[in-house]
Amino acid sequence: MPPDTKERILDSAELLFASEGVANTSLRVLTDHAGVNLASVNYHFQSKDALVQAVLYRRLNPINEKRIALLALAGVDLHKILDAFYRPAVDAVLDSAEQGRPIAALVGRIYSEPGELLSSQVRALMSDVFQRFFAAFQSALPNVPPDALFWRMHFCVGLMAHTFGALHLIEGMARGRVRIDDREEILRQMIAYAAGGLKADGGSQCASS
Amino acid sequence: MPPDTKERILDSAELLFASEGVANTSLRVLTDHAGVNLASVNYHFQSKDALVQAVLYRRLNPINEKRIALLALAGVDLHKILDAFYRPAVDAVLDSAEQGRPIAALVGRIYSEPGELLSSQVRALMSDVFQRFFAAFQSALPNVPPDALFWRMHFCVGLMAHTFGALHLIEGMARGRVRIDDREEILRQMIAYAAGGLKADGGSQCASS
DNA sequence: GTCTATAGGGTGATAGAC
DNA sequence: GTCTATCACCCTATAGAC
Repeated sequence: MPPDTKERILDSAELLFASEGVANTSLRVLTDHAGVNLASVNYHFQSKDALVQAVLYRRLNPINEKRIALLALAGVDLHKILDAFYRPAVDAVLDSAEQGRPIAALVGRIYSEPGELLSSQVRALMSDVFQRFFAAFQSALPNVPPDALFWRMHFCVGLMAHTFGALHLIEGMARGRVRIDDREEILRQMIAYAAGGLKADGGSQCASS
Repeated sequence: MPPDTKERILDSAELLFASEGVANTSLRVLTDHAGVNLASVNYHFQSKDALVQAVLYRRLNPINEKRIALLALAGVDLHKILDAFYRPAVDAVLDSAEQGRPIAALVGRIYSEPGELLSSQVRALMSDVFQRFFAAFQSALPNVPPDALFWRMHFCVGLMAHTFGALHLIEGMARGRVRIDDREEILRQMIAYAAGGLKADGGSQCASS
């Protein structure tokens, strides 16, 4: 009844890549942690690099598919569009934390890790998701110029990536002020802030000292 | 008049850590790039780890000191407070890019890199900066509850970190739509979005599907 | 499919001559 | 302060027995 070798490798890789980083995780430590033989990584996957891509594919593709499914139900309601974007990711991250295998840091780092971390398959779906949400935001916010909207969508991605990637840091600074395991609360905070940012006026000049 | 050995090591380390990542940069490649001897790293710094901290200290402390100086002039004007927070970082990142030694990715990753990347010295100043800006935002936004403000400040940090950490990715997706070398434009976009997010109403319930 | 053994090479750190 | 040489160890990937 324990999962098979291939899945155990994926599980351990996910955990260690998240906590130690990809480059700091050797295949020896990884296979020891998984309780499998060192050579099995190269048998089931071709290389460490391919393993990394398999780990990310398994996590990110379901998230992005759920985003597309939820977006189809959101209409032009800005909060629902944002919910469709954030909820699948927050669910995946907090579910994994509850199961003792936190992936927050891994998900938070996918945009900024050096090297070609993502397979073309994952990249293609992420690009598709970006295009769909861009169109949805345009419909919901017809007064925001496309160039400003492009920046703002990246800011929406960024606040989420940072929330996941620096979750331990945020938790440390909170000192009980906020709960990082309350997903509805986190979603409310992210959505409220992102909606305010997306709707903001002033993509031209103004401000600065 | 080339800079001395210690500085050349710092310069090369900064460049390679940014482009390849800390864990992927070996001291051999680093010292070859700097044109110095391998052993000089352990002479001038004690270890690779201490070198990492020295690299970050040199860049981050001036940024944080400028933030404090600008904040003192901002009063309770939200846009000026945000300008005080973002401008020193955007300046440092874009200056370095113009000089052919881009540090954006390095700065963008400091919050999410695994391991204890930052020295206690840098941590202390960053914590101080966070407290000061938190107080300033509270004065400028008396109606935002402290718990919501705590999240929102992290979102403000996150959109900046992601903008730097994923700058090459953003540039790739832009396809000429936006310019990533126009610092006043980037600052305008970041400040407008962050101001909208910070001011948003709805830290309680509402929204979601 | 799973194992052992090992090839072939890279790593951070240091001793000791200059 | 700077060099060479080297220690002691870790790494990914693979060949070949079972």
